[in-house]
Amino acid sequence: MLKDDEGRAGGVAHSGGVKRPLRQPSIKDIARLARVSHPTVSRALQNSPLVNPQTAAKIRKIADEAGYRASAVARGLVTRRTRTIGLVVTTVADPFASEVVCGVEQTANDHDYSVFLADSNADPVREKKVVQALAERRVDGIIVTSSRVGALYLPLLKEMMVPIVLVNDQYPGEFVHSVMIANTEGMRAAAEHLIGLGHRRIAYLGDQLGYQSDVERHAGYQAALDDAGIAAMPELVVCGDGKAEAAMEAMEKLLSLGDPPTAVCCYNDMSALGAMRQIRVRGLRVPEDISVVGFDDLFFGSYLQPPLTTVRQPMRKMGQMAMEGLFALMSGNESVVQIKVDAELVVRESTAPVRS
Amino acid sequence: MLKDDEGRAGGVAHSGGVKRPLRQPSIKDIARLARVSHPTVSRALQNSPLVNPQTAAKIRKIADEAGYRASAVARGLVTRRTRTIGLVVTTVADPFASEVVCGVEQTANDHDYSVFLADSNADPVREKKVVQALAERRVDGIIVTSSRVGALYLPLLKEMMVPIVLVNDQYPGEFVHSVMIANTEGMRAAAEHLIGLGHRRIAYLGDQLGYQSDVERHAGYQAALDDAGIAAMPELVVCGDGKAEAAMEAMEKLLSLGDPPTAVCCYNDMSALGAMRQIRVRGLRVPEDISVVGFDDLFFGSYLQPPLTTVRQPMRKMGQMAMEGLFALMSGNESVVQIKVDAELVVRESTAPVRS
DNA sequence: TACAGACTTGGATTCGATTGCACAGACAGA
DNA sequence: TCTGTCTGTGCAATCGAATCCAAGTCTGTA
Repeated sequence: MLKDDEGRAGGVAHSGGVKRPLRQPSIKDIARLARVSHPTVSRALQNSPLVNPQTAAKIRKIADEAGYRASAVARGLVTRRTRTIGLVVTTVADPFASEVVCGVEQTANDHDYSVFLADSNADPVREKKVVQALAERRVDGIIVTSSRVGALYLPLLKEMMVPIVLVNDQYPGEFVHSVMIANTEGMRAAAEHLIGLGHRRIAYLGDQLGYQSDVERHAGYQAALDDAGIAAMPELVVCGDGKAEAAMEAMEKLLSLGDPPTAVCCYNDMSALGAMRQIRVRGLRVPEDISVVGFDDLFFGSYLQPPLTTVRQPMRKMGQMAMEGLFALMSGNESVVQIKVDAELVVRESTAPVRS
Repeated sequence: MLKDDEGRAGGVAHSGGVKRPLRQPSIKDIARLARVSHPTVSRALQNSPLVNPQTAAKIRKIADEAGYRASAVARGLVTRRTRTIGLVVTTVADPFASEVVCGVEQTANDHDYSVFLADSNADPVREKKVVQALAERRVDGIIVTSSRVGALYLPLLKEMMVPIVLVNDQYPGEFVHSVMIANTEGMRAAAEHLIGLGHRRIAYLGDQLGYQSDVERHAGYQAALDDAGIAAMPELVVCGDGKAEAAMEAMEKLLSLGDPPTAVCCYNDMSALGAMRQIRVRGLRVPEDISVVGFDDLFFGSYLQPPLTTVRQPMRKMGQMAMEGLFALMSGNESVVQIKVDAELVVRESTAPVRS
């Protein structure tokens, strides 16, 4: 142990000239300064009623002056709780993910939890590494957003013995705890909106096949068409990958059809962004020639030309809900977190009555 | 200590029925299973040459089967290195920030570091809380992006005795380690581009007054005008806040002028987004009536109608550079990290020759 | 005066790893 | 056979906090 001649904690931090490894003051340094034992310091800083109020005040003052910050590392070791969670996303660069991250982070912060952000980049190898790292960090819980490779590491997650909440899980199958948007109902509302505007040739520009939310959104689209008695048109269903670039290509396929659609339901706003661009590139106009709806309601939607009609997901709120659910689970509450969030159609100007 | 009758690590994790607090296997559990001491297990898993290769192989096999993951918490306590960094952003929901976060996170991950994401929300109170939390977590280093309240907590940061790298610091003044975009040169190139297209009445739609990058970008704009011998037009310089909404209002001011500008240099792409929207709302066209340039080159720029001419910041790369600089500092390298990144003008279709 | 009980405080242990040091056994050279 | 080096391995201490338990002080009452 560092035996300072005087034991001043300030000396520990800023000792002039002495070339010993610097370190932040520990609880023992504070104890020495306050002429009490470490347990007493510990209790004083936890506002324990067991310690004399005057002693506590004095200790707190000294700790404050010394710039003492209790080590969460040491505390975590003994309490077996790190007040830390892991947040796994496929990529933070995606606006949907970053909104969720924002909600999670703020809520965690409000409860004095810290968040380990782990970006899997949709790469299975990295994803596995990332989850192992979280296990080693001894996080108290995990939130996974838009997991696309869930099956790969779910066994790993179980091994960690910490609760896990999924947000908009993409892995087809059951998972215990989750916060999901009402994909089917949301996209159905979007399609019904288009039908109400007189559209009949309505396309669906989806995500890669097999992802849960794509399956559900497509189902909502299909249900609306069925209800309206519109026959299925397989050539109007195309795939993208949830990003703008792929959506341009997919949109091009639709526009090359002999009888192109008069409206498009896009899997998400990023796809809608690409779709609208491609429509422009082909010299057509939104919504005069083709109506477009998105899904998510990302920040840029209302600033596009024309402003995008879309289905709103309360992304930040969903992050908050996931975090709150995780708190419940972490505090030993055994009940299941199964939240389905309502999606809301936001009509702007990218949709219009079909032209006669 | 948990004394399992048999000591099987599997029993620790999945002991059927026994209602003792479950925990992940510890190094002692593995030691018991392998019939060696814990130090030997520790060395074996670190691939230390001190341990017999056969013993090491056996230990690794057993540890693997038991799903053992060394506690980074315990390791951090003794090694005084957590292999953890803090990443402070004003908000992850901002596309610029999330790109930087992405770059930082990936680079950190490649070196087996984990990232604590801390969202200050540009709120001083929260910001302080966030930094204190990082101090308690004993992070090995910190990266702060677009710090707007830097002055408030810089003293706090110094107290932590860990290296700090700022990305695009907004606090006017010197800071030791930083990665900055070439604000002045970048915006100057943008303005020169407009001047080259024949524009003379060029507006500057800035950020809130006093932020470093706004000051510098404005300086670049001004320098270009000066060089071209264009007299200063104070009425053409307006303020936003870096977001689309405020930019709409600022743009409205410009459009209400008796003699509105024929081109606008926007502080960033978000502002450009708002500016373009407002131009449309007023029934004008980009670029026929007014040319618009942005700054950042966010993902949506090339999908706008028209695609946005802007100044590119290699955001992800900047995050990577910040992280690499931090690695150098954390490994005791005392040299100063002072990186200035080149900005590149990307000409798309939101700028055109001034109409005659 | 003595003693129960409330209030404070300190000693010792613990969490799960790393690491300096001691030591046992193998084996070679004298 | 003895000594000495070289390998492996284990013991014990340590990191910084939390917490159980014991012990001390003080007050009030019998």
